[in-house]
Amino acid sequence: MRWSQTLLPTLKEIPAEAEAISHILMIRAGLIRKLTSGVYTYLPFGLKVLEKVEAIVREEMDRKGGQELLLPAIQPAELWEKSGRMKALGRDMIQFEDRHGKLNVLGPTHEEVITFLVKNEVSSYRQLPLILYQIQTKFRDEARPRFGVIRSREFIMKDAYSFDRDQAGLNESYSRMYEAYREIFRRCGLRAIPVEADTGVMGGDVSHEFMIPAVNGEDRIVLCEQCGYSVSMDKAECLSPAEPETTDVPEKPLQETATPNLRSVAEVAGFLKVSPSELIKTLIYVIEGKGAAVLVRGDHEVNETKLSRALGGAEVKMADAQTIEKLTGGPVGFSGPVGLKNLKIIADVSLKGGSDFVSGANKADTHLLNVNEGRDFKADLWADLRDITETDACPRCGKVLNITTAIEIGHVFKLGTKYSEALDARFLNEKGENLPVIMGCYGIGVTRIIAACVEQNHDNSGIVWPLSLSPFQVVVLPLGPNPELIQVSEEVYEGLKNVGLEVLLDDRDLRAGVKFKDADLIGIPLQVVIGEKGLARSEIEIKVRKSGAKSVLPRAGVCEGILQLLKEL
RNA sequence: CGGGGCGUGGCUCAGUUUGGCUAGAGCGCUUCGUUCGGGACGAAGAGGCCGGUGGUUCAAAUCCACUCGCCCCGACCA
Repeated sequence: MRWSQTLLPTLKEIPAEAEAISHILMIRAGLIRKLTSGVYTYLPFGLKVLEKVEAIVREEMDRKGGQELLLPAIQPAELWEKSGRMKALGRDMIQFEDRHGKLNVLGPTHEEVITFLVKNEVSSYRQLPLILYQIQTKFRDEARPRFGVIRSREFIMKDAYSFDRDQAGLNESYSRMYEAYREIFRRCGLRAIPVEADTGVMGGDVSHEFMIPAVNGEDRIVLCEQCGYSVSMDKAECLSPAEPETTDVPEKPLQETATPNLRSVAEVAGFLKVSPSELIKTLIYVIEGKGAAVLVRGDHEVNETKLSRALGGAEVKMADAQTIEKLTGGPVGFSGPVGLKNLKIIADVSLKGGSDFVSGANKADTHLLNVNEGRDFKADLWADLRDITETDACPRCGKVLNITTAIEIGHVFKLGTKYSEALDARFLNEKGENLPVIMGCYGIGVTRIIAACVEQNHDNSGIVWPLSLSPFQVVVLPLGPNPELIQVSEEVYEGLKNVGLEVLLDDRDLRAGVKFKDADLIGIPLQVVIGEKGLARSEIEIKVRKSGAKSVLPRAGVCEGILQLLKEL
């Protein structure tokens, strides 16, 4: 392809709208342009990369026995009513009424639609197992689109669904997809870490996320370098402290103390000269419409996913200031577990390890000293409710943990029968029993892979594509208007195309510096530099984008030399 | 949805505090010339009713009200 005839608008300056490095570079390198918040156009080069990713995904899915199909983006809302997810996902779905007044949604995901299909088309165990997948645009009206293509409202996803007769079959399908995912990400040049994950609104019991460590990640993952334990924050087990040896009745009496205008843990701990870990942080929640007090140590944070799970998946929401005052009798910042009426008390297990805590008194400007569970209040439920921290020990091997931010690029779930039961997708087994199909679902954020790849593969000059995703394998840079040089560049360009390479010729009438900067920015792995200096010696210079390493090839054997260099990349 | 910030040629920004002639710069773009190995130089151009609406005023990019859009932090998140 000739640069002069391509829509590849590179930018010198950092666009004001972008913050994340991948977002900045994708705009600067002419891959994407924003239409409106969270909605992007893919320019020709962006599309080329997208197609590379899709090709890899298709190959690996097909290799594992997946069959590609294409499901509709428009879906009747009633299907979502049946699965029970209309409420859970309602506000994230783009909804519209058609001319008949029927409510539809633009698909944010496709469990409902595929289950509907399978319900109608599959009725015998002989048709199972089945893995179906598609690559398609998804629509999610995100509360806050962010980081360009990393969190957008319209994006391309590969979603696969497995259908099995029994749990063993599901396990087999799941591990196949798991393996396919590892291979896909490896081929995309990504270091992806599989972590045990929460299943969220998808449902099911087992789930893994594939995470790319990145500064602009929105998720946090927990890694143990000793034993390899890797898990999402929402799923990381915090070890319970040892129960105190003695169960003596605490002796120090409960005591009120004035803490004027001191609300936060840091303020109170500082004022009373105690460590934050000696405080009980009391957060008032509304759980399924009822008030509850959630207790964690002052130096810990509540993890709402864990909280919800401890309550059997209940909807949990922090109470607002007014509600807190109504439920506890005290203002925000002075809540405590002592003397609460009609509030369920849910306590984090780490509180079992201490005694004589400080807590709010449910009264303005007042805290309590020497608070003890059992004597001063009674917890209705003990559970692991908090975020794990780097000071916690690995729950598997007891060694040091690492917490890092990451981008989620894939997620696999063992769904079980959640959707097949709700939508009545059943089959007859060999004994004539009528059973719900056992399902799994497997998603890859195809467009997100591109951003994650840039996030992981760039330097100060621009993008550094892995060969597998690069829009072109080679870029040819003629330096200057010398006719002989142009002639040679054309020959090299044609020669490289003839040996089957994807090559970009920078035939623009621009100075060398501009071409070098642009070539570095767009990140094609090999640069072929054709200048008068080298030509005088019948040599052509090659630069490897990633390492910056330069080498020369004899003019006569450039194509072979370049093929060789590409193999070594 | 809560908090903060920003909207001025295609891009990055100045000008707004303290209203005042014809609204600026750099980059990019067009034409001509000189140049040509890491974002060249000179000359001549094109391109903006300053996000929108309403108001205050002799006079509004600038002040006021409303509104739309975008970004960041948080909440939420498959």
